[in-house]
Amino acid sequence: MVYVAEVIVDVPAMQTDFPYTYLIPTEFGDKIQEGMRVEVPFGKGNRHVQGFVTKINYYESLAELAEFDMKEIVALLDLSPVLNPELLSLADEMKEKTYSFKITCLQTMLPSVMRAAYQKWLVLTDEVSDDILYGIFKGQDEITWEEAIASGQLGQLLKLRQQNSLDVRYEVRKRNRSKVIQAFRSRLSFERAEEERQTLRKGSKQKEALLLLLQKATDTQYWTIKQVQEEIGINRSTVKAGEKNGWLEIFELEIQRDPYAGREFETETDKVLNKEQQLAYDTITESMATQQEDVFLLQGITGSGKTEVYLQVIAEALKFDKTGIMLVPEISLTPQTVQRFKSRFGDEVAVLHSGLSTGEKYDEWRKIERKEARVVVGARSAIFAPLENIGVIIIDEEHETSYKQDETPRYHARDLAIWRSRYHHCPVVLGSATPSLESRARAQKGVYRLLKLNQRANPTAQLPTIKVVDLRHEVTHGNMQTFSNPLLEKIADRLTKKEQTVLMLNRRGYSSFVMCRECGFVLPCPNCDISLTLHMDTKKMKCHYCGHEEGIPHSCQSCGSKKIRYFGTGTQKVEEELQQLFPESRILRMDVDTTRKKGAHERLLKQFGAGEADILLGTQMIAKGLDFPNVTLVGVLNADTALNLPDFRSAEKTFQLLTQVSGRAGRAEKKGEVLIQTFNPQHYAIQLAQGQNYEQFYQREMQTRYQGNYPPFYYTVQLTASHEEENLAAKKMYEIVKKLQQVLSNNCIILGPTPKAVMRVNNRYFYQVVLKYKQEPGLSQVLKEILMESQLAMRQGLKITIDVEPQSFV
DNA sequence: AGCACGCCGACT
DNA sequence: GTCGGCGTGCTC
Repeated sequence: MVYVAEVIVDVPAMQTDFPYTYLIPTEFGDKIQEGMRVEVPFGKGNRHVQGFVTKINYYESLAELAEFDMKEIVALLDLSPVLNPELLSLADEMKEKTYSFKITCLQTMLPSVMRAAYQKWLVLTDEVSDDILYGIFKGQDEITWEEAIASGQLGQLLKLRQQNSLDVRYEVRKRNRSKVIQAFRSRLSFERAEEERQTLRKGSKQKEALLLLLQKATDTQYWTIKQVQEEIGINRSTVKAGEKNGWLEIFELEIQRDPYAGREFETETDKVLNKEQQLAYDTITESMATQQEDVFLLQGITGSGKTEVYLQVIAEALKFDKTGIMLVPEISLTPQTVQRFKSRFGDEVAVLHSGLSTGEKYDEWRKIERKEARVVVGARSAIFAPLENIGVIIIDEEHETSYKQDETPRYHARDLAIWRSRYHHCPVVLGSATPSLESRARAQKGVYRLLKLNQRANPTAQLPTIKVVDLRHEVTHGNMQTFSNPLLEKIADRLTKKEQTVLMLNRRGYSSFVMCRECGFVLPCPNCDISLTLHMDTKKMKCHYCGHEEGIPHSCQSCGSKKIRYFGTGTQKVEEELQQLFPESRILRMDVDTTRKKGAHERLLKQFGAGEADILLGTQMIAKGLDFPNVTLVGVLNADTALNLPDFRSAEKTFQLLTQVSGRAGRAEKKGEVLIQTFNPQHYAIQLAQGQNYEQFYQREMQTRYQGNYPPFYYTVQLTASHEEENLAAKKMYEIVKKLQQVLSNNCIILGPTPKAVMRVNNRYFYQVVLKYKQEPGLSQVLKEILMESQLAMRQGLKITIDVEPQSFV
């Protein structure tokens, strides 16, 4: 019998995007399983790469299959499969839908620590001159490839290689190390320990203590070395000596890095559901009990208690001995959210989000794999949680764009959730106060089942009043500042009443920059067609596209004038202004700069919740999930910056943001007030947000989409080509359009090619084409062909990307 | 991706 | 005549 494995190798390229067949050495025969990672030789030389076993086959004899020479698998990288059959098959779906490589999909499903690290070594195999041995190899018999390059002696080394004095060694390293600590257990019987103790020299206090410890041990008892060192004062060396004498056995203990260790979670019990919540709960759990693959759209106004429904539905799944996934947008994965889940489900919850260190993420992932956690809460990538027997998948804030990954593979968590629900015959719940037009339209058509929550869960809380301030009016009255008079009055009022204020600065489509007052020159990025953003905290000018940094200019690069104006209502600037206006007030600023450090987000919110500040000033991130009873005023400083973006979703995004931030006011008995400052008070997104009227917004926006032939009436695909030379990128895009036109029907709308809004990024020029279509059977095939051809174009430095249902067109 | 093979210009 | 440039093709 000959066993072979089909392996997807870690070489992300079109030409290698299929399984390669490797012989399974007999020593691995009983251990290897589908879904494990292996190390395999690939290509010329001693190159080794990581691969995923996707299939194991066997044949009666080698003659049956060998029309080529097969190589053997070198090593197993896992003890048990890291991907189960479901996830392996999900990878196929992803590859197909996102036009990406299978290997990329497989890697994406795992925590980043499990991606292989490769190390190339140069190994001396013969005597060499002292010059080389000490000069380049520093007396060692091997150096890394990086060190070889740094030595600047590659020519010399190449010669050695030809003389066979040098070998190249490749190493595939696993980076996923569980955190282990050393522990030991006794190997002595009571009597043997007693005997050993008699032989000890006088004064061997530590050894005696150790023997006494071992003597009274039960069979399964063990201690960690650290523990005995701290508690009893037995040194590491004493324990080691004990091991040598055969008293004890040292072993490694896998420990969990629990990011929430040492924190108390109050146990929380189910709240009583109101009629609407109960109906939603009943409908969803009924679907779960009968193993329907329904997709529910749970449309509930802010404060209607969607989360309570989620929690109880998951609890029900657990009762059926099933598991549950809940996806939350990254920014609302706050400690408050985590706390709520932990207090309800205790240790059964695994949390996956970017705030965790890579090690912590790996441990949470292992917890799920070992089936210690049956509930997973996390951001987008938590949709790959290796849970089995899923009872329900919930996506909260369903409309959030962060559910779509903006790099390859460009998958949408919602689509994958639906795919997994079909595999497990379980329902999906999409929840939002302001559903995406796509989802709401599907619910309208009956593709999804619509559930509505129109009442606030806490009926004593009154709805906030929402006012719109016309900034055009304010400007003509000579008020050029960030704050309109009405807003200033309200803030002052709250300060005297000792109530809290939340101010939001809409950063989307907006950034602070420096401009010359004499000639109007704005400092651009040398690599991109965009102005540099002013960062006061680091005192640097920074490009948000390529990361370029330089100092803040003191004179104009163009005309030499020293009159530089620091433009911008970046949050820092607003904070300064605010402090000047209200010198006595305590202000907390929350933006990317102040929340970069681990735990900073949590700390700021805690401070604000404890009443240590009067005003919380922040960007979009404050729009979600905050629930502070003493907040009675919410101000939106610039509601409309996003409205001017050339994106058909700009109205939708603005409406969603305003609705969400309005929900931050008046969470308790005190009545809340919301003030929206805008230059477009007549815009329907703002008007309808003021009226908190989602339904009307939906109707109105659907009309706009219908007229513009946009989603949800049309599907969209965006193709992008980039090159260092502008005309080459443009030329390629024209070729692609030509090819598309030959295949696609007349009903397909092709927009472009056009240069992207920011045409040059990192010294590359970007051109795009957007396709809008209803039904194009030939599309998938032609896109694959384009991708195939683009593989060759790569050599000329041309990059092509395909984005199915892009979230942003800018 | 990374490596070897192979076919054309500036050097011993 | 050779060393070495990088275009092209292949990897079980």
